[in-house]
Amino acid sequence: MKEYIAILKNTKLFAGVGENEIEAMLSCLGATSETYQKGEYVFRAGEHINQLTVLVEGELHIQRDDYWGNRCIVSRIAVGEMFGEAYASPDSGALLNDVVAVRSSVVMFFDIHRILSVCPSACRFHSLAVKNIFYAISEKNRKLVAKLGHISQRTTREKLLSYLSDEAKKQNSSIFQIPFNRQQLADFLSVDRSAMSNELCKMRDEGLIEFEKNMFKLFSHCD
Amino acid sequence: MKEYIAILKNTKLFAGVGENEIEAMLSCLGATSETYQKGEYVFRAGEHINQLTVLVEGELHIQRDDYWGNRCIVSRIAVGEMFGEAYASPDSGALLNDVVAVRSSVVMFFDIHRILSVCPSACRFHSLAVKNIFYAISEKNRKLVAKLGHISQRTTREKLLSYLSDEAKKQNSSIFQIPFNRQQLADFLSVDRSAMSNELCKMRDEGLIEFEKNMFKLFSHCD
DNA sequence: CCTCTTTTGTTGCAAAAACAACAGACTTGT
DNA sequence: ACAAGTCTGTTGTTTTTGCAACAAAAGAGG
Repeated sequence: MKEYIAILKNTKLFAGVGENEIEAMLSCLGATSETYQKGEYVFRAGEHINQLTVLVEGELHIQRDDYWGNRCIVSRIAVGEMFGEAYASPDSGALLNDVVAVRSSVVMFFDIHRILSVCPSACRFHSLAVKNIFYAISEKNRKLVAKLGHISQRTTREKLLSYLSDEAKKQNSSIFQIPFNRQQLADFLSVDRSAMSNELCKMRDEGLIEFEKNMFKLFSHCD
Repeated sequence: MKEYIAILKNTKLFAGVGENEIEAMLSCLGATSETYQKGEYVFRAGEHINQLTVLVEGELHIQRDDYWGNRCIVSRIAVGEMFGEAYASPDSGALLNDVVAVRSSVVMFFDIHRILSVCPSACRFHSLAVKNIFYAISEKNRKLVAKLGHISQRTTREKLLSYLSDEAKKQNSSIFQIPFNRQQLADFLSVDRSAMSNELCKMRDEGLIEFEKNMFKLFSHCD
């Protein structure tokens, strides 16, 4: 587990905590770790969890398949990100989505109650950790709202433009990579892949965008 | 401001805190209050805020109008609920949505930094408040994910069924009221009102549901 | 009680999306 | 290098949506 301390140091959860201090916290917080192969489930919709979870290697998707097999990718978890924290509250119900490894991944689990319940003065980092968790979940909240902004657009084109311009803004460049292939992007925006592919090509023909694989370029006259 | 202490007592933020203790906390947390008439904006998209906010009277909508005038109601704030807490982090950007009074409302503002930054031992309720905020934001997170589940359905009918069955489950009855009129429901599900109205009536004709104004009844053969 | 406004349901039409099926390009593993 | 599998774009058909316009019903206010 110690091999991941360098990674944990750069996570939102441990922001402001030194490496040697993290090592001390690991046992204090009851940390464990687990490895998942591509396609394996970390959690499944319907489960009840009471752990705080951090991805230290690989990539995860928070997603859900409905009766008809339509997949919806709610969000993507990159190395250093937390997940499941919204279900750490005592009265949170069952998990609404699956958590799946997109590729070989390593996950660390922390006992949320130890973080929240232990007297804050017992370990000087408890209060820092709580604040960090608050910031992290706030950020996730804003991400969800942003995504809601994308998929509440009426047409596929509007959804794409909303997502792509947001991504360009985040990466601070009109040329940028997206972390999805076409099927995943369609699942993320909850539209049909072929219709989306069609729309992308139309937009390219109209000179709005250019793309090659996961690399996109936006032209300024996109409104 | 003291007239709202009885209400604050039942909010998520002050869960577990007695009335007399709340009064002491109000000044400790730098609380202020403000009244808004129907249609007035509490916050506007683009603003930067650093306050925690609680609705103590009335009703608010978190919403956004796009270039074409399509409105999207992201969520609804009822008395006792917090809002804006996701933008209390130091590096949170501008507000993505407007916050509007649906009817005459009273809002209380708390300085988030006083809650998070003050030494937890200074006031025995700081750590409780932090935990409460964490739980509240977690719940909002789950709400957002649930809403995402509704609007990521492909057809209007699926969106309606997803929303209505969720509402029935929450209210624990197949007969229930929804907190929206038709236009608001359409804005919430981001679909066209007339198309939605059409679909509702078709579903009624098919014996899936019954409704009158805001009262809905779901029949069990809804899958 | 009447008028004005808001809300809800209804219809027809044009635009868009979902779906299915397929072909070519690209990967991967052997 | 070859075969199997995956990813992406393309096309045609069917279904659904968005939009506009209107009518009936319900509410608000004088």
